[in-house]
Amino acid sequence: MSAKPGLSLYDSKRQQKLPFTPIVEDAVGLYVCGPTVQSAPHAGHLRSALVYDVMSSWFSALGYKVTLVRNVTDIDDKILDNAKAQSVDWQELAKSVTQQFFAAYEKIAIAKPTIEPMATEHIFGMQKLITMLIKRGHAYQANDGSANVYFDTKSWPAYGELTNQKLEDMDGAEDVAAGKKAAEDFALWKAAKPEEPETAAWNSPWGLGRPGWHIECSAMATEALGDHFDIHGGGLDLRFPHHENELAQSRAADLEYANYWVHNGLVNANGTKMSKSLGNFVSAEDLFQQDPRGLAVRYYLLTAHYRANLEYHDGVLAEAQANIRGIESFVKRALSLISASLESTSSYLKNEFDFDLLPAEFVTAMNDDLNIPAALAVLHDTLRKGNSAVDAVDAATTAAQLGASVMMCKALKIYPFDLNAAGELMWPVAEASPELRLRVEQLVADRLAAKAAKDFARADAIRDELTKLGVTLEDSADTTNWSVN
RNA sequence: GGUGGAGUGGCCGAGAGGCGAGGCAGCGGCCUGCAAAGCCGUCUACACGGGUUCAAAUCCCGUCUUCACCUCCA
Repeated sequence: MSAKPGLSLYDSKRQQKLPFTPIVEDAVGLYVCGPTVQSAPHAGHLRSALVYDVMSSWFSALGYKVTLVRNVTDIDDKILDNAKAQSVDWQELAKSVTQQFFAAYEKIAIAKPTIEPMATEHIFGMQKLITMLIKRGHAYQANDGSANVYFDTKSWPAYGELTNQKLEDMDGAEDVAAGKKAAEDFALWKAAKPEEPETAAWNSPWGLGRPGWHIECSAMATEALGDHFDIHGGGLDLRFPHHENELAQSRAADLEYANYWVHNGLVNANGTKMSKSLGNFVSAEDLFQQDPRGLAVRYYLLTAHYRANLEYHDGVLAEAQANIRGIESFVKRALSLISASLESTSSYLKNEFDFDLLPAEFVTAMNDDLNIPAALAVLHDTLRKGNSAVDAVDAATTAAQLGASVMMCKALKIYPFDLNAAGELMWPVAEASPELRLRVEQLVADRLAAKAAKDFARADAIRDELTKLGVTLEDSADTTNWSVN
């Protein structure tokens, strides 16, 4: 295990790529900021969750015992606002949006985290932290008699250490909320407002209210992983203020907190972060409409380095699909050469993940701050070598390249024929209806007969008919494979 | 104004002093009855101006453009 080459990660706080050294040998604790369940997931949410899914499965592949924590922020201003606007109960909204997120994650094979805390189930832990901060002189209850509690940024000289900013250099907030000492002080506890539902308020030593956003993550992360854990992740847009505040309040409460801070890039459209107002917003639903199977969505979201922004435009999923087809087609060609089938007990399908079959360049790329684009280049090289071996009828080389390809795909969870824990296809393809299937099989048989009789005009006519049915043909020496588009 | 990034071929996207990443799309060829798939070849590159160096897309200086964040966005 220790013989495996080490992983380097870019730490946003220290602003450099560093070898990863775990706190506990062979174990890694990873906390990721999950979604605020206020509205349906979009491409950016999927990418963020996916980055940490791949990161944690790569840690597993390297032999680490991984504890991945991804929270759900299910109480927040925007949830209350949106619920009010839609005249629904905020808890119902939060629940249904949470389900949309879970469904979208599942669709692209993002594994369930080890622990998935809901903010509303950790209110007491948040209050404990706030109490500690007040006791240590780093937080204060509003001086207007309200239940608001703020973090006292001036009391914490290290404030700004995560993003290398000085308070005096920042654009100050214009509105200094009532009872706040300084504009940059942020809310730890927010007093309940009369117009808000009673269910959105909890008792506290300071009065009825609810937690501020930042304190939620500090409480959930340390409850799940302890006061000191390995990695804290999240979207680039959360660096400030969210993560800065999290760090400040956690350290001020005498928690060691995270050793490494990692931030994933955003999904852009037309060079700009997607937003509803700009009309460049791509929902998860939009993506799945183009790719009901989900595999091309996953592949697409892996095509840029996790720290870089990823450009979205029409056609990106078609491109990803072309790549997926390339993988599928090699696997099929290879299996047919080495006389194994997808349904057989072929070791390439049934075997557990085998790290030793991964090419060294792939491992190097993944270990280099998770350079997935470089890792995919290794995959493509391997596919090309494998296809050449198939052309050369070289079964031994074909088998070796197939093994390597399948393992690389499995490491990234993009193997099209992979099976899930229940032994079912992880990426099922829409099945042709029995009627269509019968019809196509008859036509394919007719066409083969026509070809055998050298009646090519008839064979081509049949192919045209099949094309109209959305069927693509692939001839090999004496058989024809077909697939529905 | 501050902080952290980015500018690479038609598009996407790695790399970071010398061996042409890769993908998608083109184009030519091989294969194929013709296709498809596959393979081989190929065309477009490192924002601009200086500098360092035997050698710069990569380092240095300057310029321009651009993105994110600056108090509740993945």
